[in-house]
Amino acid sequence: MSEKKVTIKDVAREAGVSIATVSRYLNNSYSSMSEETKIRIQDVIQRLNYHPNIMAQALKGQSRTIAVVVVNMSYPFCVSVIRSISEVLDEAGYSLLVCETGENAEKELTLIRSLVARGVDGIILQTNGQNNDLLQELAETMPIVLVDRHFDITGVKNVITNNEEASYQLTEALFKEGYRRIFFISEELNGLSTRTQRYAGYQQACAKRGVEPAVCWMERRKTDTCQAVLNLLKQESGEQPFAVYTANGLLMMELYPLLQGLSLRVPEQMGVATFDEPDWANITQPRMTCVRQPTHEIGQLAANTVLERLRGDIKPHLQPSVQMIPSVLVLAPATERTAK
Amino acid sequence: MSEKKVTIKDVAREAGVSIATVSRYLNNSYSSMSEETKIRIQDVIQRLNYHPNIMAQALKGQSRTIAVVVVNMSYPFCVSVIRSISEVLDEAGYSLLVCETGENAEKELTLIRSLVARGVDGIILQTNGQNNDLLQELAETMPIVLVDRHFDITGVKNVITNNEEASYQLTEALFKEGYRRIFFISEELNGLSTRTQRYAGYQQACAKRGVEPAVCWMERRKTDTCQAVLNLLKQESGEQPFAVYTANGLLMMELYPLLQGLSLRVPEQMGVATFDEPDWANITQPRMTCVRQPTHEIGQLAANTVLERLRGDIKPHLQPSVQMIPSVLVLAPATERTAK
DNA sequence: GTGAAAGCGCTAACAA
DNA sequence: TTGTTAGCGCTTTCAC
Repeated sequence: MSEKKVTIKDVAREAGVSIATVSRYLNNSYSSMSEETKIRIQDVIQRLNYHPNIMAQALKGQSRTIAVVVVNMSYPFCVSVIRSISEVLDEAGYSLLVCETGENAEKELTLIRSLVARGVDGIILQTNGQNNDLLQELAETMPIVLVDRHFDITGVKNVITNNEEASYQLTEALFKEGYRRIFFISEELNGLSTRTQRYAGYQQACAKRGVEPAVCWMERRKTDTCQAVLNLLKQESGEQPFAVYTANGLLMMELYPLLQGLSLRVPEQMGVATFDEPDWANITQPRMTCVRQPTHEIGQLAANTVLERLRGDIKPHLQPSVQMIPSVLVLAPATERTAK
Repeated sequence: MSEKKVTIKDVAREAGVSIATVSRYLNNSYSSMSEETKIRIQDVIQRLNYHPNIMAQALKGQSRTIAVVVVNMSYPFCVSVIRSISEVLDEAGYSLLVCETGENAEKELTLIRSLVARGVDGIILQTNGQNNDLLQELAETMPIVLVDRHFDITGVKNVITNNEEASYQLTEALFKEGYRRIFFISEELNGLSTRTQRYAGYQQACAKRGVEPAVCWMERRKTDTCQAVLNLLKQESGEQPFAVYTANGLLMMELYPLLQGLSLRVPEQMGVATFDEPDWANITQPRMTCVRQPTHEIGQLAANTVLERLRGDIKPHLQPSVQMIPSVLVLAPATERTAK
């Protein structure tokens, strides 16, 4: 039933050529080679249903495997990026290794090392920026692409969104809707570009309006920090209507149930907005104002960047190191608020 | 800066032994080998910071890579299972290849073939059951574990939850809460055990109560089928209170906004329940009644099953082929309804 | 345009 | 207990 594995040898024998010729066909069929043998080999490969042994190829340098390293593969942002990377790679005949660091720098280091040992052809990662030296070194040998969090590393490309600008726009949109004060809820910045820039965008919008920023640092999975946010809101929310703007969707998921507990009318008394567009955005009543990150495009671009460098189409150091794809501000339709 | 790659040869030379001995140390350090050489090799490995070349090992049969094949890697169920598989494998020094089939049997076939060509040591998959012959064949050579969807294939293990029982319990719970009629919303069964069994559980509960089942088939991403559900509800929901029970969380995510449009009081006039526990379950007011699948445990068990077979701890055909991990019925606390 | 042959780094007989 | 050796399937000089 199951044919014994057919190797390049079998193909060579059947086609009456040497394995070297078959190998050449496999790698650069376009180059010098008589049409006849080309066709002959092609036929045999089909007839024998031959597939090159990837491990053997890998041993010689090309594993046709890319790795993606993220903080947590269950975060909606990561899920979506990983998925579109997978699509692009699958199309190109590459496989995708998925790993997560849990925001742990040492884990990230170990992981990267082991991936290199595995001979992956390239790495796409959402890094916490503690292993930039290693990455720079690796970038000389293989394509390294950073997503989400920007870091300036020689030879390393970044694929990110316009966090600052989008955050500014969201904040400004909330002001336009009439909210007097906007509470910005974020995790500790920790030198991460995403957080820093969203924060900066928020501050700018406040500054422009001459409104005092109101920032609250929250830590996910810590109910006390979440409760602290609530307390701040209760204390300082004298001047209604005010809005609550979380720096990412995961924060909002934790905070939202508590906000409901405030028994304020949304959106009249309290506005609710978040960076990210949670999949449950359609569940809340009314729909939340949010920032849709181009996760699909980010993944695609990251994957294609890796593939291009692998094909040698691109000289590593000549290209700009940052590719920015803008996010989209998704406003809750004003009609919906009054209609429903 | 970056040391040239150190191989088993270097270790052998430095330690004054043959590469075979080093290889033995690497693979079965426990077996016969003098303490002295063991220590010597150990030292050299540390000093040289040697890591076996995995591609070379792979060529000889052990890639230390497992693949997980799911329908869609962005489905919450899949995400969670994949993540816990990843944790277990990472711990064991294995890497995880992630792929998706998009519910396409041909794609699945191609994928499995390519994974085998890549030399993965084992495969965990959520299959649509169209390639069972191939799987049975493969199971003779490598560990194959099915998750979520059960199929009886010689040599293949299943890790699933008690879909029928859990569905029965959920339905029964709804009846107990006083709903006179329960509308079951599902995708086409298509021979998938998950759907079939949830359906069966629902039917049993209805039969026991002597209530006529009310089933509606819906297709995701098709608004017309979703609308059809709504129409059914409007027509047949004369006898309130009634409940709506979707066979999975994704269906509910699409349906929920429309249900809100009915302007019925929840839970007094309409009950809302779903298989799966969506991450937004805490967002709805009141909390939805749902079935929490043990995704974490399913992933863990699947991964461990593969690892065990790889270690040879287990004879493939002697073990029972189905491991069932029960789901948990999560009732919306009655207090919450009245209190808030 | 094609073939012969030398490895890539490792494992596993088979010897010793 | 350890060493010698023959590959695994492929790529890649270097000849012809």
